[in-house]
Order: sequence, then C-alpha cells, then structure tokens
Amino acid sequence: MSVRVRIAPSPTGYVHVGNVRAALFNWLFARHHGGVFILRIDDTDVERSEKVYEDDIKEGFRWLGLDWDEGVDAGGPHGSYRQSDRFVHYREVAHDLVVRGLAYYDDRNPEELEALRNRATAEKLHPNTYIRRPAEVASSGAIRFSVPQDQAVTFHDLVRDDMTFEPETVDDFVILRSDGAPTYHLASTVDDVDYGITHVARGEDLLSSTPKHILLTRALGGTPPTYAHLPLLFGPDGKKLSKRHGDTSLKAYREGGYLPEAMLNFLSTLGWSIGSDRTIFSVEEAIAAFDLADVSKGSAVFDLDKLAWINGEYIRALPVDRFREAVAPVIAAARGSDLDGEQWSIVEPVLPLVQERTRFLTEVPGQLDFLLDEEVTYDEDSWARVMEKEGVVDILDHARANLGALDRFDPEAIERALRAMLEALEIGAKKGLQPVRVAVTGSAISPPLFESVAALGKERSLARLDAARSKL
RNA sequence: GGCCCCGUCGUCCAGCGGUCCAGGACGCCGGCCUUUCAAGCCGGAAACGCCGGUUCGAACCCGGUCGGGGCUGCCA
Repeated sequence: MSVRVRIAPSPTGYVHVGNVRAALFNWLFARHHGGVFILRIDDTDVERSEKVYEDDIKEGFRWLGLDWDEGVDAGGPHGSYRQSDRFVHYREVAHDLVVRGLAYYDDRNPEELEALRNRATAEKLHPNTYIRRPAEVASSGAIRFSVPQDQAVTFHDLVRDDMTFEPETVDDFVILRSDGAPTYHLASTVDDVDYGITHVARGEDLLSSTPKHILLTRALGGTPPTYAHLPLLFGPDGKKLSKRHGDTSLKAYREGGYLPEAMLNFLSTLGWSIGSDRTIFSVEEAIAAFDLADVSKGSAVFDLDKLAWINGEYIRALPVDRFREAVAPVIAAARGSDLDGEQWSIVEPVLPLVQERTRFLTEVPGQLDFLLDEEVTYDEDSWARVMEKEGVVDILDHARANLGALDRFDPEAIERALRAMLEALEIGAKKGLQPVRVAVTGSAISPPLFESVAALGKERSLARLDAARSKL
C-alpha cells in the first residue's frame, strides 16, 4: 500500500510554525516513500475560518517548497481541498450513524450536560452514564457519538509506541454541531477513511483524541491509519509556543529575512536528527534519511538563536548572484523602490562582503544605504564614540589629502593611501581608520573600509570626508 | 481533580546494557586573526532530575518519586 498523508491546517490564523513543522514531517515522509501529500484545508470552524488565512497557508507552503500533490486518483483528491465543500457528506454520515444506533441526538445545553457529567463522576460512574440516551428521545440538536464500552482502544504509535485507552476515559463526543457543521473529529476521520490516508502525523495535543478517531473509523467501516504523534514546540520559557514568545507565524519569518531552506533545515532539527554530527543538511538529504519512527518524544524549544545561525550559514553559502536575487526585494521594500542599473553597479562590489556578514536578509539594506543615499546619516552612538576624540581632525585631513591625490581609485590604492596616512600620523589602524569609516559610511560598523570607499567613488568619498570635517 | 505523554549540557540533537569519568551543534566564556562588524580557527565551562530494583555491569531495562506538558469544548 502506498503512503498517503495529509496535513490539515485550520485557516483561523496565520499558519503557525508548529503546524509547518508537522507539515514538513508529513511531507518528508511522503517524499521519502514516494507517496502522496495532501493539503486539506480544515475550515470546519466556519465562524473563525477566513480566506486570507487559507491563502497564507498556501503561500507559506509554496515558499518552503512543501508542494502538495495535485490531481485525483482512485483514492480521492491529491491536492488541496476544503472540508467546507463536503459538509453535506459529513451530515449524511452523521445521520447514518444515528440510524445505525451508533450516535444520538443531543439537544441539551452545556450546563445541563455538565451537571449530568458531575453527577456521574460523583457517583463514580462512567461520565456518560446520564448523558447517553436512545435516539428516540431527541431528534434535533447536535449529534453525539456513542463510545463503545466493551473494550479498550489500543494502537501502536510510531513515536509513542503502544498506547492503550480504557473506554471509560473517552467521553461521548459531538460529531455534528446543532448548526449542521461537522466537528473536527468527524470531518477529519471521514476524510481519512474516504481518501485512504495511511499515516497521520500530527501534534501530540491530539494524542488523547486518537481513540475517538479510531472508534469513529471503525464505525465507518474503515481501517485506522498508523498514527505518529509529534512532540510539541515550546517557547524559550518552556511553555507551549504562542504569541507571547514573539513571532509564531511562518509569515513573520517569510518577511523577516529568513531563507526558506534555512527555515526548513531548522524545523527539521526539532524532534528529529539526521545524524549525531550534522546540523546543516539539504532537503534532499532529509528526504532520504527521514522516518517518522525516528522522531523523538520530548517537546522541543524553538530556539531563535539557532535559527539565526542556520540562516547565516545558508546566506553565506549562497552564490553571489542568488544572494543578489534574494536580497533585491528586501532592498526594494526597505527603500521603497527597486534599485536601478546604476545603483546595482555601485553596490555590486561590496555585495559579497556584505553577504559574508549577514544573518538576516533584512540587515542588508542598512549596510548599503551609505552607497545609495546622497547624504550619510551618522549613527549617533558611532559618532560619539569615534569622532568626538582628539586627533580626528588631523586624520580626516590627511585621509582627504591622500585620497584626493589618487588617480586610480581601487581598494588597493586606497589602502596604500590610508596606510600612508597612518604612518604619517604615527597611529595604528584601529585608531586611524575608524574615523574615516564613520565619515564615509556613517557608522562604526560597515563593510570593509577600502572596498567601501572604492565603491562609493572618489568624488563622493571626498565629499563625505569634508562633510564630517565640517561637523567637527 | 481525572486521563495521557515526556524527562541527557541553558537550547536542539547523538546515545538504543559494557567502547560514556557521555559525543556534536547553537548559545556563552577566553584566545588567535583583524581596518569596524561578521566570518574563520583554537581552547573552555556546561547534562544523564531523584530514589530504589534488575544485572558481573545502566544514561540506556523495571518500579516509584519529583518536575514539565497535553487533553478534559457544539476549537482544532
């Protein structure tokens, strides 16, 4: 039997990195086995589902390269589909279950139910004791599934091993809401059965719902898939990853200067490992090595520092032209317009130098501004630290004179000229070059100085020196 | 409260009864390199939660305990 998996995110918010990680593991598993990967839009919660979020899920997956299969085969649709398109079907299934005596209508309100549940619990009876009732009693309201009480539900989870749930620990659960919409349990299970899903890899938060799904599957005449409950992702404080921890939406990373390959690599290391001595690896390698059975049980902290490092590794590994491609939209966004040909040619020589020292694409525009803006904006802190010192005037004057005398204005010539200045003034490079850097780039932190000056050009460099000099 | 899951450096992983006085990576600290910042290189601190048991031998198996987490919804 070939592998068919699905990821079923709810379009009730921007797609969360935890869901993306689950999607990734499903995708890796499918690709490893040459199986089918289905994107199921779980919009059963009609109230909270929105189209923008559905679009966000798809954009995010495309960005990462998590391609879902398109088309249809004997097993059902391959590609993405919405569960809201199948509401009629779910309703029929639920009604059929009632007819067969496996589910019943329930028109009571939550307070009533709670009271009944408490009463049963107080009498040390099964919580469903006073809740369950024959189909004749009500013919409207929600539909609740009658959990069979004859035997324990057992299953082998690929990551948790053998699991057993006693029947009395699983309550009769609603499968169809009183407004006719299916609950997650129903829709998800029906689709898994209808479309021949072979493996369900999802967050551990659904582990205790699994017996419900298995029981429902059997009632539907299906064979339960193999489950794999993935460890949850936590924030740095050890609590479930949420908004409090900063950005949890994939969108934030997509827009925050991260490379999709880096994100994919990082997510792959959360709960899984390709080997004891490797952290950086390609998707192809991950596909070749991946197995759900190797996923670890413990929850993982989403460590932004590590992600940043991985991102930097990927950025540095990019061929320069790919780096340029990746950074172009980021620069355009930061500056409000695309760079023109002339601007690119100014920036070109320092691009590899900038690339070496960036961890996030979003840092790049700031490193290039001094080349693109007419006027430099001095970083206050830098100015205070390096310019407001004894001897800076001399340094700028000498630098200006030496640079002004140059015919060829390339990095090598510039270096010779500035080193000559250092010798004349009998000062070290550290002390003598920083003022020049701040004057030319506006900051104490910049790409390497000689290349930066060369890229700026003689005329503009001299003007920058003058401008700084006049401020002293 | 009930049911369930988990527990190796701060963090992510490796380890699947002896080769582990526990290995790699991020981060951290120190050094080198150096025109800043990075990168790179070298070195360092840093963990098997605890208690029993099984065994010749336990990070690995079992029990308990403590700690963390999930579920307990007409959310998923």
